[in-house]
Amino acid sequence: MPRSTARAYSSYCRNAVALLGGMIRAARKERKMTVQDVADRAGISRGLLQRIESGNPKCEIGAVFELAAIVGVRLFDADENALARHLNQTREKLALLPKSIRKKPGIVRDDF
Amino acid sequence: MPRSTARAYSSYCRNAVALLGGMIRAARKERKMTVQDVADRAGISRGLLQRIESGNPKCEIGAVFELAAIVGVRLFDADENALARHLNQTREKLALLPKSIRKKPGIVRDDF
DNA sequence: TGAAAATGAACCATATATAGATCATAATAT
DNA sequence: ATATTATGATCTATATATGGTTCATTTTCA
Repeated sequence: MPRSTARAYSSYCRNAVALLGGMIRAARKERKMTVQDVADRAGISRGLLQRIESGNPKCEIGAVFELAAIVGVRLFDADENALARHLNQTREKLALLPKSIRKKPGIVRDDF
Repeated sequence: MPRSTARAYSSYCRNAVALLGGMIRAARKERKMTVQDVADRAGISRGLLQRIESGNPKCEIGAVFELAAIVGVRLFDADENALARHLNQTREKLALLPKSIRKKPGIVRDDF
């Protein structure tokens, strides 16, 4: 079945993607690394790297984060260890939260 | 031509993706939102949302960041305005950096 | 306790992101 | 200035992520 339509992105989302891409590009240049070099290291194509750096939202988050790691851009302002710790905290937090959310039956809100 | 192989991800990358997914799931539950509700709002399928929340790196970064925005997870610890400001700073920084990076001819480093 | 609902997995078809190539242009360094 | 190289676009074929479904399980609430 044909998929509905192209995705829409909020400005917050677009800005965040563009910011991350820009930070990657800046970090790569500061480290004097070539587009091709970095792409090779990340195991992705030069074209994909360019789309990512230019802020294209239609890219694998895995590829983007991998690039960030390679050029030294810290996600969540956290290094490897802090990241792992934070991840565990989030897991603990999740263990306490309800397994499933039950909608209030009152709110029918059958948006027509 | 057949593409080389499946992508490999560093642990830093996998942790970061998992952390973001977990934060989204936690935030969604804290706001008592259903998987289906959030997926609808983001304009994505329930399945994709689940993959994102469970830390699958093979998802559009645009979809992930959109979800983060919807459930209120702050990327870069920044709200809309701070994000835009930071984005401009990065653009200015990039304007100063060299347009292209020239590799040192000395370093052949033909990793064999 | 039972019934309804949410979740999570698995599946398939298809829209689409990606790799790989080529080309034109711009930028660097000699 | 000139030669070399990096960059950025564009194009095509293909691998693959996604939407939509179904099913089993778990969870919540009356």
